[in-house]
Amino acid sequence: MEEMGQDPAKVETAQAKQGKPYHHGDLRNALIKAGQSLLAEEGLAGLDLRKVARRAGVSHNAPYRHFADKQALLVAIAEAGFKELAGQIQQSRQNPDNTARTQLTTIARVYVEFGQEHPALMREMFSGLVLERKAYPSLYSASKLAFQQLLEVVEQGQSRGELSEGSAERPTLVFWSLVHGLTMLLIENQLPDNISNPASVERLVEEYVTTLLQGIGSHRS
Amino acid sequence: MEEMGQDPAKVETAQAKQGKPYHHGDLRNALIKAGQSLLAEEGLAGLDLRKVARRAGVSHNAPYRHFADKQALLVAIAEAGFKELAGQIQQSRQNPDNTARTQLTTIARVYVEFGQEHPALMREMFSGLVLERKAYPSLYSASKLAFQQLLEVVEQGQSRGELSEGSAERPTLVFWSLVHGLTMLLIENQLPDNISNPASVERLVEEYVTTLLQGIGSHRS
DNA sequence: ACCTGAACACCGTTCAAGT
DNA sequence: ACCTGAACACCGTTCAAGT
Repeated sequence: MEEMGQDPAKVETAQAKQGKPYHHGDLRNALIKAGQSLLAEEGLAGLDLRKVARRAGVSHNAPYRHFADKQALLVAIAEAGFKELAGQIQQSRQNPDNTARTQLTTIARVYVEFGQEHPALMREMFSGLVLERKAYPSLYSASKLAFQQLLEVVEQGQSRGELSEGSAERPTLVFWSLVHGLTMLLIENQLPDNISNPASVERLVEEYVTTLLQGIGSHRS
Repeated sequence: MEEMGQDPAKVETAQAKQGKPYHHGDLRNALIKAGQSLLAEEGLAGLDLRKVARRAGVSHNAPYRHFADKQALLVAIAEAGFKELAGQIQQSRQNPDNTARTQLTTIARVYVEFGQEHPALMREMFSGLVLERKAYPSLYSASKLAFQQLLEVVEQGQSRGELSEGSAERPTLVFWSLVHGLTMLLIENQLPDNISNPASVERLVEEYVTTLLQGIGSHRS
């Protein structure tokens, strides 16, 4: 989101002394950042390689030193997205004393907000790129980071007796599907108009979790 | 899915006598079909207008007689997809005597299977096109057909006492989000490997509905 | 090692003609 | 009314050079 104009002074990072490709500072990361901002501003269709290179201040050809093709750049952007999403989820779990209900609600809110803040990125992350598992193993593993977070929350809730016993995988998948579906439908403006505003979304998330808990709750409360 | 080669005899449909644009038979529909098959075979990236025209047997320029631009063709394809999905859901509801549980399970299976059979189309339908509501009002209304079906099932279940009382909208949204999220995650191969095969998907759908029903069920059984 | 300019095939779109 | 061929700007990718 910061301006990307001419950087007057040459950047002298510590990395520049470590044999990694530099010359431009760190072109690989500069290209990823340029791609992210283009994606946010113009959507997936507006993200073309030559424009990315232009924005990064290099010739339309320089990206091929760092990415085999356009898809490889898209993969790098998606991978960064998965990591960012998982990181935000992790940050939201700072307080382990919270109840499972609170933790699930917080995670759902974080997930939905991430989608609403980066709709084009979110679509790109789930646009079929991950299907090429073998070609992009690090993308594949990054795409599983969020699920891991959810799994831990559910397991913790189970061990505390707040969630019903049994395999943690299935309730986690149900929760993930629910939150992912809500996020995507919100991004696409598919939900009725009366839940478009932020306050309603907040309320909606709470209602979703309540409904879900009555399903996976231990029925003890 | 049928072959699209040279059609030796000129088609003489009843429509051809009704003043609609023909000359080619029905170019507009031919273009939509060609686009659908291209989308299925090569994905969204492989769907370019010139290739669509080639496959329909006309010059690269002919499509502009029927669609303002490429996006308009994409919109038509997405709209057909929404209608097809809603139609399949409707067909699956033929037997109104089924319990709410059975109906919801069936709908979920139909939705998931539609996604698995047409993954690229499904992604295209939810790729942000609907956001241009005012430009494409018929796409917008088609995108709401499925929700309408779900709403009816939930309302029916409520009136029979099989689902808990209250506003039908919220439980319907929860159900839709759940099924939509499951479908998209399955398409993206984001779920653990042990549920990739069809039999497991079938079981998974049933488990999802069970979990959800314990949330929106009337707690009488 | 990294970057550049020219070049190629191809796409979306427009325009002046053709029937 | 509908279709065509030529043309334009632009993109992804490759290649031969430059430092």
